[in-house]
Amino acid sequence: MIKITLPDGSVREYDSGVTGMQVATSISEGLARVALSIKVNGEVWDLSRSITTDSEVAILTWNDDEGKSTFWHSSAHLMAEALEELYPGVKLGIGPSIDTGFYYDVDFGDREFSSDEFPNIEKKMIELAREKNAYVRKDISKQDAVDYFTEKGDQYKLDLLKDLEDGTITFYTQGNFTDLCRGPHIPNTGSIKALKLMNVAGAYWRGDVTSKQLTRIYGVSFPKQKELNHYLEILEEAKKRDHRKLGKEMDLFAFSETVGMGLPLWLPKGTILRERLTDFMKSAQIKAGYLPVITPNIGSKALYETSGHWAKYGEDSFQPIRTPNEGEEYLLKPMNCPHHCEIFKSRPKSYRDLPVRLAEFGTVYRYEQSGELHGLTRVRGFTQDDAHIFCTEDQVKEEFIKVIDLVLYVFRALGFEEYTAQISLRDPENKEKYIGDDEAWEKSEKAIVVACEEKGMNTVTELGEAAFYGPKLDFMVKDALGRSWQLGTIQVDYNLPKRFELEYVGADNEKHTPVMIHRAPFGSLERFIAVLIEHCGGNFPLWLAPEQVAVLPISEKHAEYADKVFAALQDAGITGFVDHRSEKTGRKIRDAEIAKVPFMLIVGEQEMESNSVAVRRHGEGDLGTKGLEEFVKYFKEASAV
RNA sequence: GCCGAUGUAGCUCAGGGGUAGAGCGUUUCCUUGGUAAGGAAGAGGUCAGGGGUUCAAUUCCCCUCAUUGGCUCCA
Repeated sequence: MIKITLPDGSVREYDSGVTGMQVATSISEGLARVALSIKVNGEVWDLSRSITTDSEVAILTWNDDEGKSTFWHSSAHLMAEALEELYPGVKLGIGPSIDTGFYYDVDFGDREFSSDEFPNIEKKMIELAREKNAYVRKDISKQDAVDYFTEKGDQYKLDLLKDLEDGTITFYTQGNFTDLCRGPHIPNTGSIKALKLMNVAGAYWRGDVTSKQLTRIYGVSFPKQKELNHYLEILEEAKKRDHRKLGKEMDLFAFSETVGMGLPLWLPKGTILRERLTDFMKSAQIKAGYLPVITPNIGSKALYETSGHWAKYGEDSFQPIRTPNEGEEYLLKPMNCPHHCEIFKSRPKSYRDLPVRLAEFGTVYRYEQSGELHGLTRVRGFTQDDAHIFCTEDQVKEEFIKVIDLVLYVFRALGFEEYTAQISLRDPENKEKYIGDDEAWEKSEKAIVVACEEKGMNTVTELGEAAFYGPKLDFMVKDALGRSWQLGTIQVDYNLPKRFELEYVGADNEKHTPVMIHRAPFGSLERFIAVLIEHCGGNFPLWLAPEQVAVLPISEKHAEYADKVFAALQDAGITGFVDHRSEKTGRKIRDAEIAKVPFMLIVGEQEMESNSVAVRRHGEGDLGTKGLEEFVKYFKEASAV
């Protein structure tokens, strides 16, 4: 007998060799019906595998992320089976599950493949799913595996096999399809009830630019048709909220081929929004003890040679510009930190001066690959809400925690309630990718870990994600549709201060090197605004809306009064417009609603007589009549941050 | 940068080997109206750019550019 501990802590006894499915069935028939895989001592297994030792287990269903990935991974196999039937001779790369769905990388040889063929493949997949074929696991020797794929002529699987050790290799078979696979899989294809192929793209074999590009087919699948429909609805909603679409519709920003790709033009309304955000950040930073600075948009190449940016990114950057006579080389600044280091150096510092917190909305230019540009989220010129904190080693933790507080304050103020924090550390296997010695790195990494612990933050740690000069804490927020976006970042840096020979005089009258903290709560304004637009679907918080109020006179007779009302609003710092068109009130209301203007003030005969406005709130409707002053007061309360 | 798709009026899109259409917007006129579209008339396009095939190309083919879905990259 073995002891099986369930997630609720209860312990049950089973015969050794019991399968996950038997455990599930013993708990309840219902659970067994929806069980997809089982977690055994932290490892996800097939439900058909025998458990032979005392174990902690959890039955995984569609409600578990790991259950979903099992389901999608099995769906990838199903797609591969369909592809082999429909396109004999097709060669298969890898086919994993991803955050939402799965893909398979395939080599169609000389055949052209287009998404027009999706319906056929989907049909075949559903047909195969209905056969309810079991996914059968089989241990296989390396030699047998190599023989199998040699005969099949699949060089990609053979390539994968090279890196696998004999004795750890497994095959999975469902129906007529056998694949090299670690597993696990769902019991049979029957639970895949609804699926859709999403798109097709090129993908390098093993992510290597120099190797062959395969065709990657993305799909998603569900145990119920209803869930597929729901998923498609969310995609529709995301399309509606796409910041590129809303940015155009709402006249926030534009791009021009003539200006250049990836170089956003901020239109008046977008500029108002953006300036409100920077004003908000500026006042938060003043309260937090930051000092404003401004630095030029170019800097001598030597500056970036010192920082290490030129060596690391020079080749992939906009190339230097030269002075016409002397031929001196300057770079469009890709980072603000070197400039800030020079500001720190502009006057000797005492430990009493620290921490020094220098803040700048610094515009930087980076040569992003053309295929990588995307709306406002990936551009070639953007503005960071950048700041650098120079402090003593003793102050690092406290300063770091203050920055975390600031970042979280900002997120909350803008309606991002959910976030995750990622600690990005150096890849210990590839130290040559980074500058600085081990000691500096260890200190930096420790500072971040300790600060996060002290704040009780929920974090995930990723190796190899650090910046080349130091580890980072990155903030990922979840938007209204549940999508994750990387925004703010905080970085601890022992390296640049050394490279720039920064120093301060300590209490011991000796010279010391300060520590630097890089931080940007928004990250880039462009990216942040893109995320904000999609988060609120263009319905900005009142204090950010570029046009807060539309004054709608009922007829020409009320035009003058409307102007008077608008002037009073402007005096109170409220933005908006008067709709003087000779349209009916219904039409003016409709247009203001579509333009997502938060408040509509309808003014006619009655309002004129009583110096009042009829208030309508976007998306809510008529709020009744208020005196003009009363409305201003009401607005102020409603728009407080 | 690489693989695929797309590019027609300001916007959203239809069309198709014989030099173009709709809706919305815009302009003018009529209308002066109370909580989501009042009416009429007009303007607006070298069909992304270049080359080729053809009697004829916006339509078919090739190249370039841009946009876009991914890959790779992201200080």
